[in-house]
Amino acid sequence: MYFDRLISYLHTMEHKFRCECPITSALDILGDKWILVIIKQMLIEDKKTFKDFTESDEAIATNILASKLKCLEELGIVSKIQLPENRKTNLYLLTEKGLALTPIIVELSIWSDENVRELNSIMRDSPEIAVMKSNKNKFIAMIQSNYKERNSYALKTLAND
Amino acid sequence: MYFDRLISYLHTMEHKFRCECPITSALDILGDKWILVIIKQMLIEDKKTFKDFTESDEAIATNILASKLKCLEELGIVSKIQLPENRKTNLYLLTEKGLALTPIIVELSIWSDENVRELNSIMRDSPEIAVMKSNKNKFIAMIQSNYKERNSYALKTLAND
DNA sequence: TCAAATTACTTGCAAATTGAAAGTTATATC
DNA sequence: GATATAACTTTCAATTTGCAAGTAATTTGA
Repeated sequence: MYFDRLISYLHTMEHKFRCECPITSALDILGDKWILVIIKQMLIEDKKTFKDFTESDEAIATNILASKLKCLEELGIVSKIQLPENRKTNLYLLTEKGLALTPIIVELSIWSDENVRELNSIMRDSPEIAVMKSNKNKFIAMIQSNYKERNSYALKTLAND
Repeated sequence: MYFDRLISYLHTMEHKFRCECPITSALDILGDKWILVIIKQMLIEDKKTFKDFTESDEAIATNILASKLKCLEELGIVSKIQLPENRKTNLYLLTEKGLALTPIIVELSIWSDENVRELNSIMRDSPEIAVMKSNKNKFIAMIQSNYKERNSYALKTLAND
């Protein structure tokens, strides 16, 4: 039947969920090696262009990066935009849905500092972990407002569509 | 050289970390389709035997389950024990390191409730999400103490080794 | 007490995913 | 106009995932 093809074309790609569980459904999206690393790079390492991501410590392959960014865009976690003054460079920015992942990133940091450090001899020290623990909510709000501030120009462009 | 073999035998299996970043290192352990699902099943669905896990909604394959449980044990996130009264059944219990993942599970629930529900039409309602949001710390403590209470007998056995 | 059932796996193989390297296209810079 | 840069795509090999079937060690029930 043509219907199936048509529908799958309109949706571009439907996400597959394993079951009714909210936690498992979150992991159907976030549960892989790269998705949250990319979110972290945007949120706290100020990466926003395709090139930025390829130059990171984690050294993601370009084909994987392209497929993950496409997936994040389709899910509404990231928006892809172009500034009028540069038609070569694309910007990938976190949406509100993406920014709402900050608490998860913060909890991963804390757990890692306390439980993974002993397993990874090269892990770097993060002095901000103490601040993070002393007032989580404030720290989360700070990360999010910093993100919005440093991308305010591009985010404005995004709003005018 | 024999040395390489000997060393890898003593460690059973070293975990590979991509870089110095604490968040990426956490994801080197937790960033896959199954690990956090298994933790969730132990923490809030009271699963503890190999059979319990195979009967869950997520329907994990037995070979994958065996390999993930082995990995979790090697990382010190889960302990495998046997009660003296049943030599057939093994119990898999969360260690303190595993219980410390509770905040991550809670944040995944909240993000999912607010951002994934719209994408997964079959996702179940979780009335406890409201309670969770109103007092996260209390909710986390409750999940952890419930876990310890209902497994207190087996955890005692574990302590006597 | 011994055959059937149960638990905890392991094995073999096919399918899907990941990743390294090289190639392509469109823009920007010199 | 030539070179460089950004953002991909393609190809193919390697790794991982997953289904299905098989095995070994208890435990249960007649």
